[in-house]
Amino acid sequence: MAPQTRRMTFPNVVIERDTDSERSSSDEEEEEEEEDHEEEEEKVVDNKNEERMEESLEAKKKGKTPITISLKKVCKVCKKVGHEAGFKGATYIDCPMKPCFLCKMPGHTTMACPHRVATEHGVIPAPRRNTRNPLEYVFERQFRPRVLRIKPAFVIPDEVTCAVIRYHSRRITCLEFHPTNNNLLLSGDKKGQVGVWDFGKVHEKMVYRNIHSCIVNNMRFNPTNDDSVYAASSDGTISCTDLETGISLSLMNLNPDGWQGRSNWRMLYGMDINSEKGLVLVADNFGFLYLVDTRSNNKIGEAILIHKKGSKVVGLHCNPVQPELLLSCGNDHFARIWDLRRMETGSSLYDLAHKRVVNSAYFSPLSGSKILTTSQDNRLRIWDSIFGDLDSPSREIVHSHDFNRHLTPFKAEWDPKDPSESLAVIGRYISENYNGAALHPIDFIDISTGQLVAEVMDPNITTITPVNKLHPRDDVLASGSSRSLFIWRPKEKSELVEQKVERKIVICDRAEKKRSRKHGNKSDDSDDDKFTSKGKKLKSNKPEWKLTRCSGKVKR
DNA sequence: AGGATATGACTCC
DNA sequence: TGGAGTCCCTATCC
Repeated sequence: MAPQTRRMTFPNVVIERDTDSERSSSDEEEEEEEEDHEEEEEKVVDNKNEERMEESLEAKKKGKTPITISLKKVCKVCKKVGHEAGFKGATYIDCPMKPCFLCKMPGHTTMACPHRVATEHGVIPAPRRNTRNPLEYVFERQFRPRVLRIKPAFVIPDEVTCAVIRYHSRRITCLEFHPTNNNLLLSGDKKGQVGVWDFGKVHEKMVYRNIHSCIVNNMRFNPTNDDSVYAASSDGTISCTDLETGISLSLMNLNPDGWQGRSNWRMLYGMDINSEKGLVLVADNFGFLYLVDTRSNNKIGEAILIHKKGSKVVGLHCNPVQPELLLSCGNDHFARIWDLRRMETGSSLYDLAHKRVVNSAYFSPLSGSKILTTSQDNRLRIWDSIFGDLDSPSREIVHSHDFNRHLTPFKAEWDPKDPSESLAVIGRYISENYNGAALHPIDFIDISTGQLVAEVMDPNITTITPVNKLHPRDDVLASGSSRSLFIWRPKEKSELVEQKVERKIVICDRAEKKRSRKHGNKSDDSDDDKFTSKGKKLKSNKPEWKLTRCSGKVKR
């Protein structure tokens, strides 16, 4: 083929310029100096553009399409010209064409959202009701005494220290404090591994790698044996692991025939223990509930459809006071209250409607009489009394905890120590500009008023922290953020750990691997091969074991 | 430094 | 009902 010159084939280029006043800050600086010449230059550009337009028209006649290079600002969100969305430094600029990212209402951006500006996040107050029924009478007599009538002031430290540890190789999905050992934290991850960390003796950690083959969705300690823990996983099994020996047994396997395709693979999500009845309750991704006897480890009866068929049941919670009451929630936008003595499809006592997927639903930890739910519509919902009117929540609190498919779902968790049952903790999705850093704090919310009581953050921690749990006895908050675990405590109370962590402690698993290879043992640390959906092999993650320490602020 | 990639819910047809 | 296409602040790896 005869060679062609570029001149002959290269299409004409049309350059479009933004003519309005919106320019980036760096442009502005440069342009201020050149202001005098600007008008003149634009004329030149216009003339040139005209010439090019003529040329391009000519090219069109000849059948060549001109390439248009636009120097106008194009919004990467809505693709429209004239504005831009995205981070400007540590502040995120919203696309004005989209509804508010926080409250989801049109007409304003997240920055101007009244729920963001208010010190009290948006609250829809409880309507005054005067409908007394017999159940409510029972509640007043039996349960109300358990809840403190006068709410004590929350004691919020000014500063916290945060121990950061990283030994999971995938993102953290759940956390659980040991019921009696105050310094023991369990963590589950997306890969199926379970970590045990003694944060009192920072160097003591253990990672169990062979319990599950994928996501650990929920863990609960065995109420009759502190050393054993149950876990429900997306591999379709419930495990019971002895933390002393590391020996794990499988109570139930929903996929005994292995992989039979996506539509047949059953995954376990919600799980809770009913100690009174000696039951493990689990629910799957098809809407079914399973009951397992903890003494015989046998499944009891048939699975019961408790949520929309084919939808994921992500949360189960047994009432701490009334053992026959069960709360479930899932992807069918409902949280449901059940009587365990009468578990049949469609026999729920109440269906609590939500606008989106319900990530979690919990009874209050002491009286069991309140319900707190987290929904993907960016709202926390509170029902003040399960014996009152459950038709609508007592309060809705607007809070940014949008689900993003690459994050573990956010769940608002009660403070089990708060006698007034009004403090909850939840990570925040949306970032805030804190002295030039975009941070995602962990919010403490007074769910009786909707007030943001405290925001905990650390300039060194820039990741989102969707998994949080408050210690049942101590002033400790445990968090899971991506692959890292944090232990937050008030600054004055952390001497124990502080002295040990003056310097960064780095112990590398690779050293262990090397040693075990030298001794001829096949290391159990070796990562399983991972493949993409297209069959491409992924490189395994480098194991790390790292602990750092930093000081965080508490903003009120 | 930036592209690839893990991958869930929802809407539309 | 199911498959394709879309989606606003990810985190990590190379």
